[in-house]
Amino acid sequence: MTDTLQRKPVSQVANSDCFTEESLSKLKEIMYEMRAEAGNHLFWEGDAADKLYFLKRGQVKITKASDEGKSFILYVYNTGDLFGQVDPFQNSVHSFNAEVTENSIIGVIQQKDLEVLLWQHGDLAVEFMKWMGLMHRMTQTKFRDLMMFGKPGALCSTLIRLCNTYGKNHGSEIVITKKLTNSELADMIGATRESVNRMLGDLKRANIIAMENNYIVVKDLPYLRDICQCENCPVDMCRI
Amino acid sequence: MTDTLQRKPVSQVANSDCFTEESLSKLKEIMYEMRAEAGNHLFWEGDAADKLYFLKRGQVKITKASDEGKSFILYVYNTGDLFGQVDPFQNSVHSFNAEVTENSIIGVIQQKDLEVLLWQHGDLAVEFMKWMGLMHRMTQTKFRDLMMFGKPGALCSTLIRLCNTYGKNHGSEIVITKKLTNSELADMIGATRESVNRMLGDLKRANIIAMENNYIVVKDLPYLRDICQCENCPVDMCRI
DNA sequence: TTTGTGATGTGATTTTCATCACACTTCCTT
DNA sequence: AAGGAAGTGTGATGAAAATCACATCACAAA
Repeated sequence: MTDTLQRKPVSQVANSDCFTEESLSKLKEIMYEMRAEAGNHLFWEGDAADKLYFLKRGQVKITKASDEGKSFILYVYNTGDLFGQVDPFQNSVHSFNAEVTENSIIGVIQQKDLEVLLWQHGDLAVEFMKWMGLMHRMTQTKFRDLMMFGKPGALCSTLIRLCNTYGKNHGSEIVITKKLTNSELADMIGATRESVNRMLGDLKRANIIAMENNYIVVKDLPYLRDICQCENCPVDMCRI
Repeated sequence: MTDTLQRKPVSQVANSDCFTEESLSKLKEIMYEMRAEAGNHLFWEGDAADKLYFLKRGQVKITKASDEGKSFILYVYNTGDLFGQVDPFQNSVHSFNAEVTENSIIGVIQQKDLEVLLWQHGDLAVEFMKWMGLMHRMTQTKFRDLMMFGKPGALCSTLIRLCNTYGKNHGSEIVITKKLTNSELADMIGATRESVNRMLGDLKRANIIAMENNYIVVKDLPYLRDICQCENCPVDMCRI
């Protein structure tokens, strides 16, 4: 019932949790490992989209840049997350950029290999379908949150998602164990740094959040949930 | 190369085109048919999400209502489209409403039956995965278009998507063969009716679009594409 | 210690968009 | 033919958010 009980320890949360041990190890068998340094790009818009990526360790952001130089952060993936495009086009290309933001170890899966595996293993195919469905719903609910409740709603939704992804409970407070700049938050919600700064200031003054050595601490989650009409989706879905 | 060559005849475009004849008929075998009248709802937010729907004939809108009574139209599905939620939760519920907007004939697929089918038929599983990937990308690109380019960009993107979904070429012009009210367009882009009305007025005055007995006619597609930094995605992806 | 760099905080101003109010049109219906 | 409902068009006004312009702060590197 309460939000705090629902939250898993932060170390466990990853979207590859959708898979059983066996399925995950089948996937791991067809991966080849690569390392990528912070600052590099895994792929750019327009690159061929024929691979999946399993983030064994590190962080990758999926972004989109506009002509005017603005950047929009669509997803932030962390250790244990699986991501990438699968679609029915022969010469499919990426619509987004994948920016490596921490030194990472990545398992790469070729779409062709994945297809063979799914073709062979019905149980994996079913799990895979559910994983895809979950990722799609995550996108849809984020879309809704960022479109429907103004910039304050978008920010509150994002803070909640950050709690679900990086949150550690300290009594009734939740520490977002990940340093974030105002600019990063702005790019996640399609706002400016200045707007985010002012909104965070408002939330601090109203004692909804606080800063503890540069980490955001959420003191009043129900308030955040109220602003973006949060419906208490499963935490695995309500993520960054 | 040109946009007009890329567009298929409107009668052919449906997201179930992802499937081969055989796969589609396998899916059809596990459907049961139902009829739904315009104005009814296929499902509401909070209803159990354990079915897929194949729209044999008619139209269904996926919407979200805010507390203040505003409505946001996430998708509009038409004859030949397949839709619904698949996810890994045991008691999964819908986050959106499905509103039947034309009298429809719908094939309903139980998730359990689908799972068995995917488990048995590897080729179907692979096609299904690609269909899911396509739908997800459609959501992502729409998300980007509605977030990054202001309300005019959102409108232009939506007009392009409407061309790809309902467009008929008349020489260099494209007739959107579907009547749309300003309010509907507003709900598709998260704007007000008045804003849409003014923006459409601007586009008419600039000779970008025109009205022909209440249908929108696009006279200058490149202009629309420029406003929302359109990248000429596959038409199957760039839809409403 | 100084200097440079990236980040934060904040006022003033402008732009974008929503809201409110109302006239007008179209078309359906009884 | 009259009335009503739904839709369109448009001005005036206000609120939300972006933009611009600096001041300040934190911290790492020289």
